[in-house]
Amino acid sequence: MADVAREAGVSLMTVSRVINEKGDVSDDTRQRVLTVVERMDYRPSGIARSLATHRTGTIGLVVPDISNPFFADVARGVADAAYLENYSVFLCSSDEEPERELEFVASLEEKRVDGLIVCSSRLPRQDLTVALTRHTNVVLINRRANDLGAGAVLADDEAGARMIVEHFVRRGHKNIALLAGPSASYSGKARLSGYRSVLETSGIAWQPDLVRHCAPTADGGAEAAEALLTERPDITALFCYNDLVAVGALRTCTSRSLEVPARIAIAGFDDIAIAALVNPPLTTCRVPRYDIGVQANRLLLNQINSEPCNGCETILPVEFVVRASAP
Amino acid sequence: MADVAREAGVSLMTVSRVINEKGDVSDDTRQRVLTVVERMDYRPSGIARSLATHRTGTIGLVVPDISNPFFADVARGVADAAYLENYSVFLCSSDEEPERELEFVASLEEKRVDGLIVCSSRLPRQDLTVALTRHTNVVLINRRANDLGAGAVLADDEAGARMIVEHFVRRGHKNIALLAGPSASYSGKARLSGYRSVLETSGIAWQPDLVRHCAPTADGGAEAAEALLTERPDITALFCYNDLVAVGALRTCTSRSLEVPARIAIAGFDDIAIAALVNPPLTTCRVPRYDIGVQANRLLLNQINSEPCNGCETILPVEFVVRASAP
DNA sequence: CTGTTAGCGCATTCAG
DNA sequence: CTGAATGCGCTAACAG
Repeated sequence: MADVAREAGVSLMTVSRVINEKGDVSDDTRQRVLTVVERMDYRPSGIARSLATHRTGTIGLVVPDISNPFFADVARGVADAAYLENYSVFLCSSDEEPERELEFVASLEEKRVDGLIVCSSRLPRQDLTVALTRHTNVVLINRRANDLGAGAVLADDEAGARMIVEHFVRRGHKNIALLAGPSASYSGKARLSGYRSVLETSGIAWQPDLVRHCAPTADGGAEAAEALLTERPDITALFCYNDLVAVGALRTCTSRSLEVPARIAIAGFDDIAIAALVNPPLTTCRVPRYDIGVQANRLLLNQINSEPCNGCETILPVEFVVRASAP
Repeated sequence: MADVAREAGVSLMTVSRVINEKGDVSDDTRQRVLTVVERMDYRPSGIARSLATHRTGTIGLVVPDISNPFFADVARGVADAAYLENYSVFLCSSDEEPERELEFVASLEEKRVDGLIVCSSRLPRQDLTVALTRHTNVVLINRRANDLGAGAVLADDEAGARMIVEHFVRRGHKNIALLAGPSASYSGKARLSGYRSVLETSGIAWQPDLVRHCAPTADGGAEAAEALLTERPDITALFCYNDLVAVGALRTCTSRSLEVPARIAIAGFDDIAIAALVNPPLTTCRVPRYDIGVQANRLLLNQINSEPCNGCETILPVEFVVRASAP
C-alpha cells in the first residue's frame, strides 16, 4: 500500500479511502490511485484490515460430515448465500466426533470468524453451551437452543412425518412400522412424534414393537428392516427415518421377495437425489436442505449486523412427494 | 495478551513464547502464565499472528459444486487432512461459473491463504494462468498445468476406462457404445481415450455413431441413451462416463424393456454411493475421491513448506468393481 | 532464561 | 478534500 501511495503521490490514507470507496476523494486523485493499483497488481491484505477493523468477513460452518449429501446441500446453501454477501466460509467436517467439533469451534475463535453455523451437533448440551458462549453470533441447524441466544433453523420434521403416516392411513394400512433412526437427534424425535400423533388421531393402537431405532444409513436400514420383518411379518407399510434407511429397507424387501409396494409400502424422508433413482422410486418428504443453509446464513448475518435475534427460529416447511414405493 | 502478561507479572514476549511453545521458558513461569491464560480464557488472535508471521494456516478449496457427491468426497479428504495438520479450509463452491471461480481466487488472495486447491476448473487456460500466478502454492485436481509450477492430482481415468471396456470385450461384446460425458474435461478425454485404445488393440472397428457426449447427470444419460439406442438397437454393452449417467441409461433401458444385463450390459464410473444401491447394482470403476483430496492437501503442504514441487503430479490408481449390471 | 524495540499493513481518529 | 499520528495484537530480532 505504501508503494501505491508513493507511486500515486498521495498519502496512505487516500489509497485506503479509494479502495474502500469511503470518504470524499476527488475524481482526479481517485483515478490516479486506481491506475497505480491496477498497474502494480495491488491487493489489500484482508489480514491487516481485519486487525484494524475487528471484522474478518468470514464465518465458520461446522457439519458432521460434508460427504453426506444432506450436509453437502446445506453447505452449498450456506456457501452460495455467503458468497452473495461477500463472506468467506470455513468448512469444518467433524466426522461425527464431538471432540473434533470442540476443536473446530476453538480454532474458529482464533480465526476470529464473525459468526458460526453449527449443523446437527452431537455435542452434549453442556459442551455446546461452553463452546458457543465464546462466540457472539451463532446459528444452529436442526437443534434448538433459544436460551443460548443462538438462532436456529429447523425443518418441520414433525409435519412431514404426519403427512407420510396420514398417507399410509388413508390407503388403509393398519400395521405401520417405523425405522426411527437415531433416537437422540432432533429430527429423529420429531419424526417419531409425528408418527405417534397420527396413529393417535386415527385411532390406531400404538405398538412398540413396530418401532425400531437404527443407524441413519442404508446398511442400518437393511438390518433393522430384516429384524423388524422377521418379528412382524404382518407389516404392510414402513416409514423410514430417511431415504438411505429406506433404500436399505428396499434391499431387504427385494431379498425377501416382498414386492414393493404391492406387499409392503415404503416411504423415506429428505428426498435426496437417490430417492428418485432407486427402483421403485421412493415416496418421501422433501426437506429444503439448500434453503436451510441459505436461511441459516441469513439469520447469522442479521446477528452479525446486530439486528436483534435472541433465540429466534426459522422453521422451514417440507413437501410430501409421492412416488411408486408408496403410491 | 497484555492483560495476561500483567496478571502473570511477565512480559508480552514470555506469554508469546509459552503459547507458541517456543524458546526456553522456565517451568515455573510457564506454569504461571498457563494458569493465567486458563483463568482469563485467553485465546490468541490468529489475525494478529498472521500479520506478524505472514502465514495464516489456511488454504482455499475451489470446487465446481460442493453438493455433487464427487466433490463432496474430495472436500472431505482435503478437510480431514488439513485438520490433521492444523490448517483451516475456505470452501468455495463456484457453481460451475468461471466468473465466480475467478472472484474466489482473488478473494482467497486477500485472505492471504497459504495455498490453494482448485478442483476441475472450467476456467480457460488463459484465465487460470493469470489467477494462479498470483498464488505461490497451488495444486490442481483433474487438470494438468505443469508449466504453471502447480502440483496436480489425477485419477488414472484412462486405465479405468480400459479395464471396463476390456471386460466387455472379454464377455464377447462387439457393439460397445460410450456415453462420453463432457468433451472438454480431463476425465472425459481420458475415458474416451481408454475406450478407443481397447477397441484398437482388440481389433474392433471404431464406430463414431457409438459414441455420444452428454451432460454428466442422470437426465443427461437418460436422454443420450434414448437417442443412442434408437439409432443403434444392436448395442449390447454401454460404457457410461460416470455413475449418474449410467443410472440415467438404466432408466431408459427399463422404460424400453431392455433387460440389464441380459439384453444390454451397463457400466458406470466413479463408484459413488448410488452405484451399489440401484437395481441392478452398477459395474463401475472406483475413483479414490477421498484420497484425491488427501493427496492434494499433502502436495500443497509440501509446497507451502517449500519442498520443491515444480509441476509434480500424483496419479492415483482406480479399481474395477464388478456388479450385476455387467457381470 | 527474560525483556525491549520494532514493525506486520491497514483504518481510525483528528487536524489541516 | 487530504494528510499525520496512533494503535489493532502479535512476533522477530536483538539485548540483557
